[in-house]
Amino acid sequence: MGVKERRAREKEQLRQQILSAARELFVTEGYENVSMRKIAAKIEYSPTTIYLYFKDKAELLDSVCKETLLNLLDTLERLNRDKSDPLETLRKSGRAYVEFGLKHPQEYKLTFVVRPQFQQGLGLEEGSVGEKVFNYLCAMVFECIRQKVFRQMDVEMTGQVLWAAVHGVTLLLIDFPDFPWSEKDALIDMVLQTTIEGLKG
Amino acid sequence: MGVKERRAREKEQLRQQILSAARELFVTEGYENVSMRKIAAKIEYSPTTIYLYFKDKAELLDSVCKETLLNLLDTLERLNRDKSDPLETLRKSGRAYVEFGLKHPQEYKLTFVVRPQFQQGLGLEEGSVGEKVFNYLCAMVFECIRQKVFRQMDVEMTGQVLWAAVHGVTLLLIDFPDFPWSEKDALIDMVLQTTIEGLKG
DNA sequence: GATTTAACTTATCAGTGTTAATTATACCAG
DNA sequence: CTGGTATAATTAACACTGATAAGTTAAATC
Repeated sequence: MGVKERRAREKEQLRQQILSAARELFVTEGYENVSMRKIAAKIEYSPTTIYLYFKDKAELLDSVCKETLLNLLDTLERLNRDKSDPLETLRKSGRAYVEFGLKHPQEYKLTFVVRPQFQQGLGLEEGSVGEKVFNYLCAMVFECIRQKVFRQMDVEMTGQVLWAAVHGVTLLLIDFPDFPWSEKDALIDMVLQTTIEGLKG
Repeated sequence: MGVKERRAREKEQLRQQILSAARELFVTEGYENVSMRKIAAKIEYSPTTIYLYFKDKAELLDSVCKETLLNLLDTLERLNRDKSDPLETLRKSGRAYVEFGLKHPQEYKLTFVVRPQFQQGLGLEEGSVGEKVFNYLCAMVFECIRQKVFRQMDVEMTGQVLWAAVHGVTLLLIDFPDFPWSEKDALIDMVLQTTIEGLKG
């Protein structure tokens, strides 16, 4: 019964082909400027074939974003966490988050800006990869509190404060590249430093 | 020679009519889902008439955003600033900023998210209203430093840190309404409190 | 070898931003 | 009041868009 499996494999392969063509185009041209026809041309299939694999353009975006979130989560989890210095770990994670956004600005915007615009606020629902990213942040906050580097406070809310900080600076730097920002690295450091300082016990 | 003036007045009137129809539709339906034809239908003119008043759809968005920024600036400037308590003034301004965003979520997104997507990063150029909003923030930071409530530091960079914080929390709350945020007011307060605490001398 | 099933394409629809050509309107000089 | 002119607004059209239904081809099963 290897036939069905082979067919399934082939199907999955085309699915991936569509997906990576879509991401490449979304990133280089912007979601708005990419048509189903362009994606189809890139993989040399007819436009309607895509609809056999994805419900519509939004679902295509959805899948691309899911991959991005997986990448982000992976980037964060790869950081060698030093349990004995939770503050430094948190700082490094914050930096990694922002740098991920700046390294893949289009993907970051697709995930955290474009997607919620086209599907009302999805991407962080229970069990989602987005939620896992947030939980990762919270885990580090928890560790800082446990070791009394941070004062006693609501872990979730603190995670949200941190998230707001890194999300804010990331988007500003991406969206307004011509604004006379202070030196980029110094700014990111200051955002993290300020937030961390403000959370200390 | 009152004819020319009247004609100019009428022209300006129609321009405003187009603009307010556009904003209303942008806000209720979202920029993407509003067509020039819909705007035209709303004001009962032919679609192409709009092009006599605005170069294209992006310029229409541009003008709507400029108005939004003026509103935001006005909202901030109306706050009665208490020179003797620059910290409280700063906190109040921060709150006002976030609340403006939450009160007009679509307008906020149009201005700070959609526009930079359709025109690369415009809106904060020299002399723009956007820049004035940022300068307003900086002026308050400067006052806090001058009165030695904040430690000595780069005013611009500090302003950017503050902006990142309020921008971040505003967008998160708007874009992911279904996420289990902590109580909204408490979260905003904590963002402001944390940032301010982190900047103190 | 016939039949079922899956994969893919063609043709088409209603709607998009935008431009060029055209018509209608309001003004002014004689 | 008339004829001409400038300006405002419209009609028609173009090259696209996302999406669907119907049709076609190729492969696998019996």
